[in-house]
Amino acid sequence: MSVVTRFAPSPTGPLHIGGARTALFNFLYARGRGGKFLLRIEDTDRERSKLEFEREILDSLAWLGMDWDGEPLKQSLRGEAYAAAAEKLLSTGKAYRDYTPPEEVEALRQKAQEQKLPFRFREEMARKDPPKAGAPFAIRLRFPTEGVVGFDDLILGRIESQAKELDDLVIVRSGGEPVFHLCNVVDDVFQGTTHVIRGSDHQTNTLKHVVLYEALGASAPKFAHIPLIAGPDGKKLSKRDAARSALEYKEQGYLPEALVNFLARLGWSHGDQEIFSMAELIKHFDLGTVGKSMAAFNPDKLLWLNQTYIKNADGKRLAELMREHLRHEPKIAVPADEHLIKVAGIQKERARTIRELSESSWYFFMRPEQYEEKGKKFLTPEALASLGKYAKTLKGVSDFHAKPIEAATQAFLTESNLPLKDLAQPLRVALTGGTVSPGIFEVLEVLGKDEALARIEQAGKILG
RNA sequence: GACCCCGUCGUCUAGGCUGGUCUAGGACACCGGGUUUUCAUCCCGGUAACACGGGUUCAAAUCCCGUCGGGGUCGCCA
Repeated sequence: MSVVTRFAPSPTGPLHIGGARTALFNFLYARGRGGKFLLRIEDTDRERSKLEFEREILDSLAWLGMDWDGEPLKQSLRGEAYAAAAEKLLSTGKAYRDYTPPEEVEALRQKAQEQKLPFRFREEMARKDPPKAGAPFAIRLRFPTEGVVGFDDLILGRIESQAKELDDLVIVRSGGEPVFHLCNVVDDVFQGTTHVIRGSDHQTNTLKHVVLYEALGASAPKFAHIPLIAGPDGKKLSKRDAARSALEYKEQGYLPEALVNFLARLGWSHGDQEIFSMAELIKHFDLGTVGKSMAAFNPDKLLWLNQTYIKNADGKRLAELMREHLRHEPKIAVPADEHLIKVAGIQKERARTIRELSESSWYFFMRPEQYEEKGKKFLTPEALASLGKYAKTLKGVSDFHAKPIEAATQAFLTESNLPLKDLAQPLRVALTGGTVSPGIFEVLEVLGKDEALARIEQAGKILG
């Protein structure tokens, strides 16, 4: 039997970090086994479901490199299937009509809680006859009262509970609307899902779902509950710990493969390997090697991974990403591709995000108008004098590339009996306005002869 | 509170099923050193963990029980 997994978000918000990981595990598991990875939009909550969220979720998955098979199944269009399933359950006696008003159930529950007694709604408590013709009723699935219900979780192992711990599940509300549990199970049967991989917050739901599968006469898929993600402090993950939306990471300058790599390693590992391409993840990922305990979200590691990917990324791609970022900086006239690619090439090993890469490269796009305080210290009268002489050397370099510039500089240094340090740092300040930059010869090459000379001259005028 | 799940460095984890090879390995972060024109990269080194208590055994991170801690769920939400 070939593997079918699915990711079933409800479009009531953007794709958050936990959802992205759940999607990823489903994706990797299916792709690694030549199976199908399906999507299902659980939009039965008409109030909270928004089309824009649905689109954002799909965009996020696409950005992260998870392609899905076929068209997403939308639950809002599947009303008939749910009604038919409920009808079947009723006619086979697996479910019953309950005329108990919701408020009444709630009151009973309240009372039980006050008395610290467990509350389970079972058939004998239900009002099974209509108080009047046409009265609203909910449909409840009859649960076993003794024995155990359970399933073999692919990650957690055997999970079971006493049947008496569960109550008769409402599968259709008194308004006639099916609830999540029914839709979820009916659709997994319909889509042929073989493996349900979801967060462990669904663990108790799954106990209910196995009863529902059986009642429907369907065989249950295999289940795998992945541990939830904790915040950096080990406590519950809150909005301030991680971005609410996967796309927010894109805006912050993260590369999708870094986020994917990070998410995969959160709760899963393959020996000592840290860096995985999507292809490697697909090849090695398995549910048996997913950990059972919660994993804390560690922003530092994400940053490190992102830096690693940026460092190894191709300059052309980085240039494109920088261009996108720089679009939000109206003051900066973004240079031509060729120039931007060079900048990316020499800057990429000192940036952890595309944002950092863009921001720390500003002096390649505009001439510094002032100098950092700690940079000014280097521009002593002697240093400025040396720079003035050095400018003549630079002017004479016909092939203005790092290597020839370096050679000419060495000659100049020998002649003037100066250590490189005494020239490089003042030069860096004059060129970039600060004390931090890539190698000075690369900077000279990228700026170009004319601009470099102009900046040296400007420094002499301002500080001389 | 009840039910279910989990518990190795600060963090992500290897090892646990098939006890000895674990004086517990790797990675991030942190600290120190080296390379270097600055920063970064890179290289080398260091600090740091089997939650606790019992048991089983010649031997336990590994198996069992308990305690404590963390999480999830207890909706006519999804």
